[in-house]
Amino acid sequence: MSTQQVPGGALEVPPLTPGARRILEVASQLFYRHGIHAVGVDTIAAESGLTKRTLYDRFGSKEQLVATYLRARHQDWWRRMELRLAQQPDRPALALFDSYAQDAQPSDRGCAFINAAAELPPEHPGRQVIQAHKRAVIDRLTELIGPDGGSGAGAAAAAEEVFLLLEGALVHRGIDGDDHLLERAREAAARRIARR
Amino acid sequence: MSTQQVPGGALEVPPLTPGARRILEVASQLFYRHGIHAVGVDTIAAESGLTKRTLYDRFGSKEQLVATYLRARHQDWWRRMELRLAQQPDRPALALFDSYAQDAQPSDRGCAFINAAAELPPEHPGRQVIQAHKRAVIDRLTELIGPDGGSGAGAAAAAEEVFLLLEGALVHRGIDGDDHLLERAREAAARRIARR
DNA sequence: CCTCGACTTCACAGACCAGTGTAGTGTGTC
DNA sequence: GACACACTACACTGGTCTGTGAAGTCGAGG
Repeated sequence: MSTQQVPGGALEVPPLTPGARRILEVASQLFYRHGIHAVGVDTIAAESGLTKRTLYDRFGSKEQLVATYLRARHQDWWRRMELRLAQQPDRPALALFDSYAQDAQPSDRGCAFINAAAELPPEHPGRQVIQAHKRAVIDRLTELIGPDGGSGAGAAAAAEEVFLLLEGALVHRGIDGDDHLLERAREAAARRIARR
Repeated sequence: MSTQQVPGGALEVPPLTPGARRILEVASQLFYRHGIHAVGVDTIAAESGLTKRTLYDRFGSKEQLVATYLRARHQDWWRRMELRLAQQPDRPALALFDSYAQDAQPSDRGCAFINAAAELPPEHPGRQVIQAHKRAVIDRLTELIGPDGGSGAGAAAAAEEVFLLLEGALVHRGIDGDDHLLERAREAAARRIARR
């Protein structure tokens, strides 16, 4: 099978000590809300009630903390998506669409992966995580659209189009905080899937 | 008429002294390539061969310099787009699509406005510029798709879908540097426009 | 009892951040 | 000659950034 419950490799989060978990939780919220460059390690340590020393003992560098943040975010999201797919197995591609879209509330900062990609330099280890995440989403979408779980060429094309609509809508919501284009994207995606 | 050659208001760049122009040029390159947070005013001043004092005398703050950078970027792009539209007046919506897509080379950092949106806090003056830019693009696209320059409801919907495909493809190119999804988006957009 | 691991405390390095104050130069124009 | 204006030179403030070094606390498990 091509997808585990949570795809591994670049997207795996190693076991964490309780302190490290706490730091990661706080860092995740701050990174997402304010952006990665805008949040310093001092702030993360202070907000999590742990010391900067612990942060560096556990994660090695801010870079690695950021990469771990993205991996954890992927895992959380993937788990939620599979749950939703199991609960509403009809029109699964649209269920993924909804899951992706509702990963974030209307008033928030859009897609964490897209935002991170905009901030991180080309060599940053987090970039591989972002690429792996998006690849995993497209692949899953292709499976869901393809006839009986297979993946013909038509399914791949449809999946990519649906993915683009989704990404565009997510970005735009991050810009103007409006859900209107998200609804438009969903309609277009439904039409596209029905056509295939 | 609903669009001037270069839409004004939030998108207007005030007249600049020679030194200010030089600073803006250098700042534009650095902001685009490395991101806004990652580039300091000292660097901008040094690279442009002018002093930090001049930068602050001309622009007032880094915030305002950033906003001006985005305005200037919009104006450049808009001018290029209108030029392309004038040169290939058939299938104008796709011409805009191509112009938007080729605003950036394959190996670069994607859409400057999307990247900036991911970095800037909600209160930043640059955000208004970004919103105005995207609004201007959607409006122009609607005009181009609509029957004889008009803007029926169907044209608006088609324009939004084309816009979403475009944004999605642009974002994804910024993530994996691949043009493949851009071509896919163009095909889908062409199909969508033909249908209307 | 001893060791290990998680975590603390705190000082510190060295660079970089946005932004200002003051004084002065050169050029063009009324 | 007076004035405006673009720009320079440069020191300086107060703060933040990532990252480290060294010594020490505490509890669990052998």
